[in-house]
Amino acid sequence: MGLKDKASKIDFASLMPVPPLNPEAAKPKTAPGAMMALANDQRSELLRENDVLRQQAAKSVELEGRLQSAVEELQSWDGAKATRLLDPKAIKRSVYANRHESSFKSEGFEALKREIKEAGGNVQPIKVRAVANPGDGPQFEIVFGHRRHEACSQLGLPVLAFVDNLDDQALFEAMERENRERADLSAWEQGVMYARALDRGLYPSIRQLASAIGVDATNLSKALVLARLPGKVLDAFASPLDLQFRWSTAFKTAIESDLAGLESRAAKIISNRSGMTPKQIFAALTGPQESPVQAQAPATVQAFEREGKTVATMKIDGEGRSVIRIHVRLTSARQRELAKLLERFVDAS
DNA sequence: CGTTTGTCTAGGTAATGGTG
DNA sequence: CACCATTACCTAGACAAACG
Repeated sequence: MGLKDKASKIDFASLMPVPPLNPEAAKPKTAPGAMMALANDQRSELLRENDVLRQQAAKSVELEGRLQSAVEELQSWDGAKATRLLDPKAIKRSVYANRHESSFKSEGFEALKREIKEAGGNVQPIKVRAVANPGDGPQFEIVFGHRRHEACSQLGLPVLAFVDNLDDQALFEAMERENRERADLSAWEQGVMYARALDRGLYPSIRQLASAIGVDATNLSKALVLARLPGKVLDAFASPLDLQFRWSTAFKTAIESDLAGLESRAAKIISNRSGMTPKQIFAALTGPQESPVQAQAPATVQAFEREGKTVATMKIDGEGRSVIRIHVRLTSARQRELAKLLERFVDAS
């Protein structure tokens, strides 16, 4: 059972100590539609801030499971902080940013961008912290919301943001929490994020990092292997987002035993990977020991017709397994006949 | 401590068996 | 045949135990 499963059982509504100020605000807090409706109503500026703050507090509960302290947090936050509209240019990406470039090219990102465009800005605020010595560079650094920031930036819209005051470790944890909650970070992206935190000495060990953020050390270790893969190997894939946790051991062995071979196989794939699935690329890189993928012939289907009607089909998949389907009703005598036929057939093979 | 190995499970997909 | 609901099967990631 993962964290998310536990979290999903929490009834957030019951955690809200402040009664909603109007019926509209009583609608689900997370439904984009409800949020959007509020956001579009200029008079509800204050309501929206409250809503957003409550939601924020509820999120910290969700992940930490600290129900009591969250309620306190909630009360201390109520009305204490507000969101601000900031110029995207005044904000820089975090040093711990984990988003790969292709995250900003995906279908999902385009959808987010459209949504923000229609709403005239990001309804769900991002979180930033003030930069210590800005000079004439950006004044803020993103804690989370890199995609929303990028979308607003591309659209030339101001970004709705919380400004918070966090040290490096808190920044990292807030960011990690937000990302994991959405569960759309790939294994490799997670690895990159964890590697940065470790390289910068935020945590003394993988295990301590894992327990600080409530993640399994096993998977963290696997993600790190993926993140530290040689560039050439990464390039063999259409996107590093395709990398999977379970491949880490095979990659590690390959690196230790035959790095040169691995890289030359990677180079070969880079020059021609058309039509290869990520899984096939992985198999080609690490050799035949994992999932022997021989050139998979596509399934063939043969139809048997009588008087223009399909009476039977025979389908044979890439591995030679077959499905024979007879579309007409068989008398019991014919059924026995077929059974005998099959009996003889399997005996012979 | 980092990592390996193996098991378990949720979620997705394909196959199957009815039905109109 | 197309369509739908059910079932079987597979996969990725979460977890536990254990190794060096």
